[in-house]
Amino acid sequence: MQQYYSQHPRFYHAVDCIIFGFSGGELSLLLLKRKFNPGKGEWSLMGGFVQEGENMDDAAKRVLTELTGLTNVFMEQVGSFGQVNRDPGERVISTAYYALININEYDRSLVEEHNAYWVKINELPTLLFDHQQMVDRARLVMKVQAAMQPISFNLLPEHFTLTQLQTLYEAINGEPIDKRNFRKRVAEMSYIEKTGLIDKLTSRRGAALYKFNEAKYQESLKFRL
Amino acid sequence: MQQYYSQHPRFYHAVDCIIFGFSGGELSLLLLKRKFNPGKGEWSLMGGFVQEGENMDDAAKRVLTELTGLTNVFMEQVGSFGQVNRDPGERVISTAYYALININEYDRSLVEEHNAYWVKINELPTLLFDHQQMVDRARLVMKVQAAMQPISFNLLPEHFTLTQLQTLYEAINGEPIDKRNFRKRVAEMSYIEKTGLIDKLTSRRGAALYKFNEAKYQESLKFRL
DNA sequence: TCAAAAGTGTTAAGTTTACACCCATGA
DNA sequence: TCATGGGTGTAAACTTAACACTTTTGA
Repeated sequence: MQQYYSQHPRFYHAVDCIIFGFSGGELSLLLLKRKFNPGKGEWSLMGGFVQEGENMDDAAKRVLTELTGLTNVFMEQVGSFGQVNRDPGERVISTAYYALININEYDRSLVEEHNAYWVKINELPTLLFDHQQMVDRARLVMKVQAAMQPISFNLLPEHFTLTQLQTLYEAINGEPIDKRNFRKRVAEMSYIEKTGLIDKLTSRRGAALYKFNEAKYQESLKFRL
Repeated sequence: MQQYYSQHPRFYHAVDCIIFGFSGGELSLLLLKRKFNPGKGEWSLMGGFVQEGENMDDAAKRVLTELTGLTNVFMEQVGSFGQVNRDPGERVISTAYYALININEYDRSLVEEHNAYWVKINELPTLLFDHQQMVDRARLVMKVQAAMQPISFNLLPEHFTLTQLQTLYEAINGEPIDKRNFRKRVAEMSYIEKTGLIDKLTSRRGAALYKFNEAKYQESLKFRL
């Protein structure tokens, strides 16, 4: 029984985070300009190693918290990357996770310490190792999941205008949406609630602020077969 | 730099295969009644350890081949499972893959050697460790992918009748499909070709045999945006 | 001759798309 | 007063869903 395991090799296991933010009508990723080896000076995802006694999902959360100070963040597994030479230093298998955060709420000093920057998703630099593949896959998985579940709210402040929500969907899907059709659809979603508050920052007239009601969303699921 | 890695722990890394087959109008999985520890006597997925110098995807293919004798099988990653105590013997992180095979074409002696059996997907026994979770996730991922790409042909013989194809889709989606609507849709897919052959086994009248044309499918993708 | 599976079109319902103007306000 | 973003409805096009009978043939 001991034999069963010990005849096999063991590997380092990393987690890497694709951290999405949204501002100015565009999606961005929080990337590190590495201050350390391997890959010093290159751009990479925030990553870390799974520790003894630590669940892999928890490792991903820890790594995200180390960079942003945030907890209770929406995170989903993207997939694992296990090419032999993906990390030229040692054999490391890595599992990628994507995270959706509100770009206005994170610990700026931690981010600065890590030498991390927000980079627009359509202007990404060359990334270390297979991190570009991870990003590509994360974008695909996120897009598919965003089409099936209301996860995009994690990228917005608690209160948001319909124009913000629309530009977010446009950024995720990479194509424009008709304003009237979009608002018609939103109106049918009982879990997107008008708050009565008005945003006066982005227009003279002021725009109604909405919020996502998680409880109502769960309720609405019951009626969808 | 050596320090960078060596301060971290290393773990065994396994791959587990959710092997789908289709016969008698039902999906089945190829499961092992384990002849060895850990979990001797229990039902489990076919698995194995990633080896030194072996890509993780290749490990999954190797493990599938060990059990079935098949190569060039359709396989996709399902996700990785990294709970600390998922394997009570040692810390093992495992990546699940699903495979779609033609249930009539595999090496029966290898399967017998491994003490593996086809089990209908709606009659699964209790599985070892977190293998049930892996199966649940694999079914979901497979269903989503089957709705987006024509992967289901991997579960059928080269030539198949439309009734077979329909019952397969019904098995994957878990709900009945209207025969005329189904055939109308198939007729629009230029990559599902009538072969001119007739199957006389399942009906007195005989049913036209069709086949999937991969090249035509690739061609058709170009015209979809 | 009849049981069993194969094959075949039309219509209604529902969904998606396209499209243009007025409103409120602060500068 | 006007520039800016907010807000609103309808009709056509398209897609999906519902539905029942005839054909072939081996036993």
